[in-house]
Amino acid sequence: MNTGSESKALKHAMNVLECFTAERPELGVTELARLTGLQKSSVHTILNTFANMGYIEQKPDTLKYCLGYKLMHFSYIINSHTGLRDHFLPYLNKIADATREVCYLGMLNDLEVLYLEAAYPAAQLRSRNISGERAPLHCTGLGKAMLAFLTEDEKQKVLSSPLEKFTDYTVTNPEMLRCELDEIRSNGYAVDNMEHEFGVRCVAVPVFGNGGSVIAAVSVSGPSLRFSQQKQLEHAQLIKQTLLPLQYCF
Amino acid sequence: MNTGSESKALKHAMNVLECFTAERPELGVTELARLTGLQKSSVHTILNTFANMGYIEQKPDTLKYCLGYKLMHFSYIINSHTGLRDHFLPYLNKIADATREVCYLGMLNDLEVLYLEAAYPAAQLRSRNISGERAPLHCTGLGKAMLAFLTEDEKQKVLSSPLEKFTDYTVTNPEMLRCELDEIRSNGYAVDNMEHEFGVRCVAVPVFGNGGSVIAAVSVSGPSLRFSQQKQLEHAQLIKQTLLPLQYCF
DNA sequence: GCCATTGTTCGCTTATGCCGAACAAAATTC
DNA sequence: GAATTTTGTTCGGCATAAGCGAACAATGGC
Repeated sequence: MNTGSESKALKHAMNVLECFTAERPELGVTELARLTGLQKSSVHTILNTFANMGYIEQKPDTLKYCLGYKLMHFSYIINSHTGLRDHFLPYLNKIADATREVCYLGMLNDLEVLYLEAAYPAAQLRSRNISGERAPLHCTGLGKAMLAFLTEDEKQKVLSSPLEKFTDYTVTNPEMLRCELDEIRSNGYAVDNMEHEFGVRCVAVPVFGNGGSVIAAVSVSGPSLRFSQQKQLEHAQLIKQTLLPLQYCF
Repeated sequence: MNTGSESKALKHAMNVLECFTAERPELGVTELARLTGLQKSSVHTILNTFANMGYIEQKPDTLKYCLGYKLMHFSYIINSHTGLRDHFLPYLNKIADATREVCYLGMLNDLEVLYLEAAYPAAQLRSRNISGERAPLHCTGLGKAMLAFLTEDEKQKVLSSPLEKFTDYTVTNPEMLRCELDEIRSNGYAVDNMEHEFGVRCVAVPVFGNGGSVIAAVSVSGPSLRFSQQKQLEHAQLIKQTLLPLQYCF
């Protein structure tokens, strides 16, 4: 990362915030002190400051802390600013209805997939929120679709970092993954064959910004049994055609 | 707010973040310095720290700063944690389809409405993202539905603060508003008659947590011409009945 | 090309953030 | 129900680093 003068206090404070995850959304002072390596009292002042501003809330019963709802407003501002999600949504819905599978929009952020929205086929009731979720590049359809079109430097950075294994199907060998990326580039779409979640297959197509670089990707995903070789090709074609008006727009 | 030891550095940093709004999503160092009252160099170190952590991004062309996508992950964690949105969504969809109007879910946060989700009738393509948006209590259906059931202290706090006028229909007189709140409590639903946006009417029903206090509200809203007195009553009844299984659950 | 405005860097000083230990308040144990 | 452990909270002191101000660099407009 870039150097330049930094605020240590702020870095510590954000490190505290980052301790909260979906799996571990409530934390106590002692726990946070252990996780961050800070002193309990330091963590306490940080939490106090955040709490007084609404960014952290303290459960009255357990005394534990959790993220405050005020943080949600930042997402709103970001979404309003870029408009990426809003522009894509009608197309996501089209794709979901046509394929009768769940359709995801993810963007590239910090060499990870950042999910922006999901669209469900008309029949299915939408279930859980996905916006803001993160996933690795190397084992998701969206991720591989984007990874294939990154610069050599970025690609190398991802491939040389440890590739976490999620299922028996996760490709953790950089050489094999590199081969697949070549294939993805020539096909124009990526397939995730239960590499992130067992039983789930996924077809993804990259989206390019007006600078020519990948900025996002759109996928459909569902039970592997519904995703035959033939279906995968059909889905890929459909996504490609549907997204045509959005290519090179952002 | 509570006192206790606070971190001035952190407060300043968050004040910088809060300068970014939906209307003003890109800001320069000088502008931020003016808005916060801090020195340019101080703002710069703050921005630098945020940028290195991914919470702020700098546009390469204009050199201006904007909120970083990494902030979106916090919303994801909050949504996953509470599950409020996910639990309500199927019911929102039901209501939207039955009324053929847009259906909103908002919660009470910091004496404001915090929008969590919107559901659109099947025919209509979903448009803009609403999650994380904020609105005042005194002039929205969702807001008034919740305001009516707050404690006297909280009610007083809202009514005694300046009630911003958005349209000719916005009620800015505390006495009149208080009367209306009494009515809302006896009816069990609130009506927003173009008080926030001209031409838009809205019917909202409060949702109570298992502690007995209001935690959220659900509304349908649409062009005023479609919202006759009769329709308003029908919509209110429908929302009430649909939400029954969710009352006193959270 | 000049001037105005912007973003960035660099010392200096003093405020303040961090630590450590003590205190208070629960939760857990026996 | 008392003792003990674990938790959240408060307080004083010291070294740090946050914030200031001015100077510098890099734009952009006139």
